[in-house]
Amino acid sequence: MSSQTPTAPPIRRIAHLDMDAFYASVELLRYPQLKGLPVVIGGGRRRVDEAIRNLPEGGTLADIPVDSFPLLKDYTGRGVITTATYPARQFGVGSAMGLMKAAKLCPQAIILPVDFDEYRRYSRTFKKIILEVAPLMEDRGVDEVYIDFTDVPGGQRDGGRSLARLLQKAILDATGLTCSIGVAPNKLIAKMASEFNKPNGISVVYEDDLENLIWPLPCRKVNGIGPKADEKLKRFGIETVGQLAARDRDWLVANFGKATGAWMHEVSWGRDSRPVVTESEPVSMSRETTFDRDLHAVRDRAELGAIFTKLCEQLAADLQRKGYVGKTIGIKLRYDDFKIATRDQTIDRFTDDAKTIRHTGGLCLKRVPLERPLRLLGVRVGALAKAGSPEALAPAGSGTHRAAAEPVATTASLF
DNA sequence: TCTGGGGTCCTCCCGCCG
DNA sequence: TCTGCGGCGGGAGGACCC
Repeated sequence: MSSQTPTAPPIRRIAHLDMDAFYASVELLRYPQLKGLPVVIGGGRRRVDEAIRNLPEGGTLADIPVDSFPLLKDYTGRGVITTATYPARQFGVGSAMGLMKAAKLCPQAIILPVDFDEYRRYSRTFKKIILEVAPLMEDRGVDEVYIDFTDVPGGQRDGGRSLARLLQKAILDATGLTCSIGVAPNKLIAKMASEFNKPNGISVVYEDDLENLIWPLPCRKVNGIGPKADEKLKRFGIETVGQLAARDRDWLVANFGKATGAWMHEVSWGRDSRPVVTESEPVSMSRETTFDRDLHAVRDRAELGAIFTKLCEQLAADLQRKGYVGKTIGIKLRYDDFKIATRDQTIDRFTDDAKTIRHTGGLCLKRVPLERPLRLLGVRVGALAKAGSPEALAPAGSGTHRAAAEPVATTASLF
């Protein structure tokens, strides 16, 4: 212990920044004429792309007449809504809703395809701006980041509010987009706080605010408590974070398991020591696709085989482009009843080769029942290593060797 | 005509090994 | 030699997130 600190150490201040209605806002920058109208984004790309392609020639995107955009009522096919503008939400349309159902609720809504490339461009821009100010930033997807304000100049002023305001302005100036920021003692609370004042808001939360601001919230607001855990908590009469905090740690462990129970106890008391992580390596990469119609392993064998090959080629290209190799190859099926089956197999050397993935994936497919119609097929490569790294170059077969599980006898020599 | 795609992490189970 | 046990890693499935 030293006795020489004349100034108090900085208090841990973590920010969570969340772009407001990100996809929809980016689309409205492109198509300002759609402002105030019900718009949904999502759906099978091909069909909507076609509709967009048929828009009149000439001028800029902003000149395209509103009445030439595709409407939800004319849309046919599968798919879900990725996001909807507020005018669309007033009709009860929302994320993850099937497009057919949405079309009944709001047939006049304009439907736009998801354009991830464009969202990623904006994503890179706003993250670059943040990094210029605060170097400790954790990427949490295309529209979200955590930022460690603790040691950033000005990061302690007003509990972080000044810095948050500065970031909001810099991002708005550069992109025309607004965001909401929560600043708190840790990531858990910061994440909740960023939702307090949406859109374009700032919320600053201190440790002392736990009881007033966090405990009244429904458990579902905790990042990590999803629909299943929430339902189970409700069955025990636990609706709010405060009610969760009132439960005994041992009781939570007994009812939710060692890790989850202990974690629930910690979060309910606002405790979270996870650092802001600036770099991470991917664990797996995958490609999957939902078919336009359900396919059958026997009747649609050729079509399925072609789709599978294409997925493997796309995945291999992804790996090569990003510079990774992997040694656990897996497949995923979704049946017409929405049940999912997965199979994995670890091979004895790292690969990013489409043929190897295709072959090993084919072996996995032989181990899965193929009687029911399928609606989705996916392929995945895990246990990744950087291409060319010592690990990736290690001699094959150095690990434990084990025979793959016996193939289930099915119709599936097809693949 | 419900219900996407791309991820991470956790749990449970099982087989292998000492 | 048999049995029990714990550690470990792989495989399967599920919950959750953006």
